Amino acid sequence: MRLLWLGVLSRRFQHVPLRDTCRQASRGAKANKAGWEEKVENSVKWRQLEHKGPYFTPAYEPLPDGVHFFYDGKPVKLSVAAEEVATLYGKMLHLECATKEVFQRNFFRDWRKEMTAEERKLITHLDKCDFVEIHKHFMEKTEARRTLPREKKQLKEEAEKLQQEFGYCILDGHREKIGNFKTEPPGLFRGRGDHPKMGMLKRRVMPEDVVINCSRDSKIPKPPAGHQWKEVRSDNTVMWLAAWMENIQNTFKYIILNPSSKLKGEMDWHKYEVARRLRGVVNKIRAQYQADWKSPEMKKRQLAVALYFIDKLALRTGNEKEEGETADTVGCCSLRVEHVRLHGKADGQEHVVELDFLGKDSIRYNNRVTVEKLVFQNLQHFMEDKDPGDNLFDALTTASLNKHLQSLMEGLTARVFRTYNASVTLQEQLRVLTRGLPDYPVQKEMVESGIALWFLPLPQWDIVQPTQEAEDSLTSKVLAYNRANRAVAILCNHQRAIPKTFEKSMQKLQQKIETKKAQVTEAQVELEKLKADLRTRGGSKSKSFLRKQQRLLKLEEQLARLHKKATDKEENKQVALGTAKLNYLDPRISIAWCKRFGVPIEKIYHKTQRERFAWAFNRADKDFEF
DNA sequence: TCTTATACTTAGTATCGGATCA
DNA sequence: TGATCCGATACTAAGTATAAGA
Repeated sequence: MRLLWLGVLSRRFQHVPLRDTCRQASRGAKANKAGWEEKVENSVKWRQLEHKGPYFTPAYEPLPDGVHFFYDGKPVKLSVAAEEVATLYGKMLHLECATKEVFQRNFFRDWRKEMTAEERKLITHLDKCDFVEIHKHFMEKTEARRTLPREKKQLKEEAEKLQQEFGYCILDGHREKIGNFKTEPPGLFRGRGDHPKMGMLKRRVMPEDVVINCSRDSKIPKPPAGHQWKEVRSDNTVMWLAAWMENIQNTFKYIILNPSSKLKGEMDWHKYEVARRLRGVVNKIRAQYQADWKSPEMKKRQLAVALYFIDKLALRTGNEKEEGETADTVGCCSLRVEHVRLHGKADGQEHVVELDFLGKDSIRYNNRVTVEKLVFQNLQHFMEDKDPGDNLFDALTTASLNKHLQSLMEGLTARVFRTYNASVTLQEQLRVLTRGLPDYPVQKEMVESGIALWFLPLPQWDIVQPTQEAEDSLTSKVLAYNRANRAVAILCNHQRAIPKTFEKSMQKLQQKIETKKAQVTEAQVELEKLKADLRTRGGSKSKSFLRKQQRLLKLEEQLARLHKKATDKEENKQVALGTAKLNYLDPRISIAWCKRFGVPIEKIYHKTQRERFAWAFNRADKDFEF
């Protein structure tokens, strides 16, 4: 045992990459000679790390007696391995991806590899397979989990137990939450868009696949009984706790910390600080790339136009991808001629560029923008004598682009522009959209909402219900915030599928509006009658008159609120706000805005978001400027 | 200089679960 | 009180960036 550990420990300190332990070991030694010790010292992420290792999904549990797989109309008892893969498919019958031909072909090919020779001989056509009973069985199981109180409670308790046992680690003396403490269970790969590998079998991760990263002097996690880790190492320059290679694309999967952790928070903070530094030099950079549009060097001009797109349109960099391995998607540097259309004149504007391509996650980017004449002419030139499938920026790579950016500002890369422009847009939009709204002090609002800001050591407030006026003003402010957030989401092209229930719920809301309108009209008529009465009878306003008047006011306010809700819903149906909020918007902008306008932070960030942005709360007063 | 490996951020969707409604 | 709705969360795919090797 001692010998074994000596072996493990000696390997652990060589900074050995995961893919090829032996080959890379010499690489590590070489790096050591070249001052690796020093490098490690400079890029330390932690001093102490202790955890229990990942949780592994339990082994497959065969189908109960009454549930069958059918082939060609007859029930067939499959071997355990083949049955497990069949259930993976059966569970997905209701999903759109399972109807795609590529998915089915890949699944069937990988499934057959798991079959016995006999099964392979029998099961030759997917269209003769019937998974309906399997599907029904799992749907019923899910339904039971969702609805039966006893099952629900049991599952919740089990999940909590797992969370407590595997979900935390000790990092530099602090107990930190782990983001994903479970290895991914086996499943059928669900690539997005037209992914050539969709439906392939993602195999079960075994302890023998997993590399553990923890402190040398910590309690080393124990592998499940009868198993061994692939390797145990102690690399404090990385932040992952465990890693393994998945079999579909041969890439690594990592067990990492939750975003609420101090380490993640610090990295997030650093990201926004780099983006803030860009503010100081962005004008200079813009002036330079504009000057470079006239450069005699093709490479320089391509770089200048690409950077202009990245800056103006918030395009992603667009790294090169291996053909046939993933869906055909592009970013700025990988744009092809077929993705660009030039219109000398369109929509009453000159020099219009139309971009139409599939970006990350195969989300379509389709935009028409007016550009400067020089950009337009350059694009014409870049497209000359090229086929539709040729690269637009053929003299440019993401590496050369980033190298250029590094020379302009330390730490500057293409994606910093996205962060910078997103955060600046939020700040400016908030300024424009909240202008003119009634303002009232933070303390009062906090008392009225009955919610103390969690991050301040506040005394217990007496809970007072917000007044109608305060509520309305708050509704308007939150709507304004969502609009600012939406402006960024649109800039970054963050889309979502229109919710399946959208039409139905919108109809309901419209119906509510109609009903409310009718109530308003009715109240108006009643009040008019009373007014007429008052005019003929004279005298002072009766109690009943005042009541009716107040009721009308209340109904009108309710109607206005419903209208706002409908507007917000409609504007939001295809836009995903969360991505920008979590990844691009410096939380200090939102916090400062909340403080300035007396909006309880809970209206903007829910619990987990507040935990994620804990680092920002004491770093932003109401005057914070990005 | 190009390619590959690695590790991290960014992303959309299915499902969960609490709030609201009938 | 059960059904429905909708925001929050879990999950994991798909990007970016860069160090190091060929």
